[in-house]
Amino acid sequence: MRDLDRMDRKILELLQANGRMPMTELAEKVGLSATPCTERVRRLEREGVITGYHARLSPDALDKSMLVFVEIRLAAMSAQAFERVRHEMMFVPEVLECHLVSGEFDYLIKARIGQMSEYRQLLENILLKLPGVAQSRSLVVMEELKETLSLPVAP
Amino acid sequence: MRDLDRMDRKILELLQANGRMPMTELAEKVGLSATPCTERVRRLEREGVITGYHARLSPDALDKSMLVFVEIRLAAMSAQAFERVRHEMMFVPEVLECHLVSGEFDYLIKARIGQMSEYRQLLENILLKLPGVAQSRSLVVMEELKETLSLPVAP
DNA sequence: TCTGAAAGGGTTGATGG
DNA sequence: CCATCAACCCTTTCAGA
Repeated sequence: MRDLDRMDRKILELLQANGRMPMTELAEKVGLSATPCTERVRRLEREGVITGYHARLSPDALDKSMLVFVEIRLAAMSAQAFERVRHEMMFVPEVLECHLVSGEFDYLIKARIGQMSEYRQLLENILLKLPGVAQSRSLVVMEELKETLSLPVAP
Repeated sequence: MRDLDRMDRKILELLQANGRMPMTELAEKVGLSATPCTERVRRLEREGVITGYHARLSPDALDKSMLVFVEIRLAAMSAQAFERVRHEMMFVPEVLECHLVSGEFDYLIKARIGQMSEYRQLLENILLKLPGVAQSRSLVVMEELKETLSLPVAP
């Protein structure tokens, strides 16, 4: 994986902010003609710097306006338990994130649901599918101040 | 904001998975011709169902491979404190998320940094900028099993 | 690695079903 | 609310620097 020069970073910054920007416009903004600009983008995709392009949707419009974090501690961690968690959480669409974390709990899960009445069902979906949940703790988000996947690109 | 029919949902699902899909391909996949398909996309954008398109970048490639969550409790919550948190967190690029949450702490912050040695600097960036932090607790992510903003689109 | 030009394909808007 | 078609723009490829 080669180093990213200033132009690569400008390209990444622009595409991160507008993933559908035409290559001609992108080229103009970074000060290249279309051909080498497109070639750079293809290279960044090939090398895994750009991992995809995604439309961002409004949670409210899709009736998923409630955001909760759930911390989970398992009774016993093992390679099997670990794989089970990965596999199960991958296929619960309401679960947006799942991380193995340090501290008092083992996993931190982020999920979106429509309303409080679906919360019990979510917990069942999570807790019952996982191997031996010893303890859980939930944080309900009362206001979302910032939520992005955009990374700082500066050198 | 009108209701989303089956075709709208199919469009959302496809654009959420591939934000750069050409309108002709999208039209073919949903079973429309290009014109009405494009018009639907424009309407979904106009109505705020689609809020943007973004390239997703690799944290490793940008030297932000470490993920941490920080919980913060303020000494005193007030309208001013609330605005201050929103304003400050908006402009720390390493902070990807910041939510006002229920429970023992007031805020849950998600941030990406390059390595452990930058952690102290991040905490300073966060804690010193916020008004009267009474307590904080950090979770270090040891493995990321899932991380997405993609929402379930099913009716 | 870049520019520039040409060919192919996607997008857009008018028209009509 | 949809399909068709033509004009325009974008993308892609290739020759040349």
